[in-house]
Amino acid sequence: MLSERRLEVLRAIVQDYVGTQEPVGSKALTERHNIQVSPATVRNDMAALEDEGYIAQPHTSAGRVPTDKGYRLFVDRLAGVKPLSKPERRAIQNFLEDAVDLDDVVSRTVRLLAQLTRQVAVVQYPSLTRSTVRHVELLLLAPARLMLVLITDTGRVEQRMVDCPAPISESSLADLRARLNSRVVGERFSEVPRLVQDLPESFDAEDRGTVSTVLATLLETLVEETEERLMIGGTANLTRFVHDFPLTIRPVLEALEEQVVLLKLLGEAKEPGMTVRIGHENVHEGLTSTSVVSVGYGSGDEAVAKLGVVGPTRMDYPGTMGAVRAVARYVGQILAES
Amino acid sequence: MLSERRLEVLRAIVQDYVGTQEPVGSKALTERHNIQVSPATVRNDMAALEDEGYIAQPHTSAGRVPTDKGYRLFVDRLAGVKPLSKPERRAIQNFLEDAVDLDDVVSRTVRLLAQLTRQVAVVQYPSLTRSTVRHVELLLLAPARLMLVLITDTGRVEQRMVDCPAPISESSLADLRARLNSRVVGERFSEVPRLVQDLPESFDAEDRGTVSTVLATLLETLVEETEERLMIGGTANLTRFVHDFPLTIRPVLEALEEQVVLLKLLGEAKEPGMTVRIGHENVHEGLTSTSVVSVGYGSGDEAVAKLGVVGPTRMDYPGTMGAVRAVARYVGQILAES
DNA sequence: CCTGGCACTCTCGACCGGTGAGTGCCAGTC
DNA sequence: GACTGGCACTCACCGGTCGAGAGTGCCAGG
Repeated sequence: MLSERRLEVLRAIVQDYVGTQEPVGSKALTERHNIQVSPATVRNDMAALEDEGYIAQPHTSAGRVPTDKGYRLFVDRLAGVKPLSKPERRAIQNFLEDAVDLDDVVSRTVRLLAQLTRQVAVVQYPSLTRSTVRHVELLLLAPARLMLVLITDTGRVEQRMVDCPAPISESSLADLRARLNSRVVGERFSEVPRLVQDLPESFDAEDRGTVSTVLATLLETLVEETEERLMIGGTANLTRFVHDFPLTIRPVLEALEEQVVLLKLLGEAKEPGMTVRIGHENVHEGLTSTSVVSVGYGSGDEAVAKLGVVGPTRMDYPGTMGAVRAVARYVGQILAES
Repeated sequence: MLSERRLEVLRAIVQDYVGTQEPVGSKALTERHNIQVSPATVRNDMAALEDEGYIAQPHTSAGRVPTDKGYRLFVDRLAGVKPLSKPERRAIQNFLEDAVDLDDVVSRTVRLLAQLTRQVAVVQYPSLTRSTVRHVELLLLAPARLMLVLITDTGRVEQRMVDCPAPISESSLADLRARLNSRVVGERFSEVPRLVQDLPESFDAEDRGTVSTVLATLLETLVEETEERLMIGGTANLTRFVHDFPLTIRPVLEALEEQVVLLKLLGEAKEPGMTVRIGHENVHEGLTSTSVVSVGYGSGDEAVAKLGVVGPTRMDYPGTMGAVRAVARYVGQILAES
């Protein structure tokens, strides 16, 4: 077990390193932080911390740098979440309130998060799985061709073309529309398949095929769109750490373009509270030198999607976590209002 | 006026430089290309080309590098557009055909273009200005709150919340929906304001305010969404030119995140045919060391939007132009079918 | 007008020694 | 037993030097 002072030394190392981006030595530490022991003592502590794997030296006789394990300890036990200042919070709220639609909310959130944290921001569109149906619309485009529009309570809209096996009349369509909506509006997506199961039977034989086709497309849409979309921004911030560069930035950019990877990343985060994955805790190899801070957000109690930032392991964790949490809250509020 | 051989030398320089990314010298040129004169002669030609401003040396006694002006001449007079191979074309078509909706078409196009050119791809969503209305839907969410959904012939869907000044009945709403659609379906966006102008007058006094509000929101949507959205991809390709890098990549990433800049960039391109903007021809300062190849695409004869790629000035112009043109064509086809 | 030859320039990589930050260890002190 | 001061040691970094190589410009001759 590490003594109180050693933890203090680790905290100081993390803070200094995050600030300067340079390995930190024993002397500098005692000078910059009010540590009441001599450099020699700190050296002993550092040696101990190194034995335990919390810090490491890039090369013999250089300062120490925190390891992933060191950051982990820092985040878990040494650092709090730094709340944003009032003006910052007000700015967030104002900026988000001006959004005109869901796309705008998401895109503003991304920009905001990127700007606040000066890192790469990732925002997932509100999920459909936990959403409920607000309305299903059917439009006749041609005698045997129609468009299915699905509107969710989070304001998301999905559309699909449907080619019908047989022409359908406006009146039958109106009938279908009405019955469909009376059954599914307000229901969760996961409930829909069960609720519409027997619907084709109640139609005339001539329309039954079309009804089945429409329902099949609807169910398909529910499933397909469950695989979420997301928006990223602030990639220019990656260039701020020009140290180990091109080597690192390449795989990160590649990983960011693979939405699947990101979605998995966000998905892995445990539900309540914020998740911080540090360095090699991220399995994707492009992201092993980055940390991901993510959190769920939602219009009510439940999280409907997640957002977060991707940055170097040497990030300002308290600040980043504060920004992520604050943004998530305000986005939730905005969604709840609309 | 430059002699035939000097143009040939310029072409060779551009090709070699694009291939190797290194300044090309007189000796190497005569070896790699079947130029039937000696290096000394080529040197004289190079001196002439340099006087004219087509090439430059990074430092005294290094090889030559094409200038923006040199690339310009190359693109205008020396290079054709390299058509894609049959397998490539088939791959494009197959890949795009699997798209399920407009978002998917755009996102597939971006990925495709990025992969083919190994550069950053930019695809604009089909514009609404030239689009026609396919359907307007109105949904009553609460007594005095409704949702307006606008569906275009390009498959795009926009939604807006409308807060009504007074409650409106389902029947009045149905009436409005029917009249509205009968007037605007099939019409161009630009025509809509004129067509709905006198609509409020035909309603009862109690509903008139609501009708006006709905129409105002509709018109607003038409205007707002005229400012286009776009999707970019392949940013990881920026890291391929690690030479002069971190310096250059930063402003480029920043420019790419500013959609306004990109839209302006695409917008500047002259309508018919492909546009190539080289280096400083791009006014935005972040992009002065890049070239942009763009072209319009559309479902019919008219271009509804543009797409293109952003890469270093030292790009393979014929190949890039070929890929851009091919992709634009196939996307046009896909849009026409849906 | 083209060509071979020649002197010149300039970048690049290797090598080298001095400097300084930082370390580990040890003996001494509280 | 914990802390401290001192000391020898290790490297990364910086600046300068040097040789190699590639490329150029120019000139005289075919």
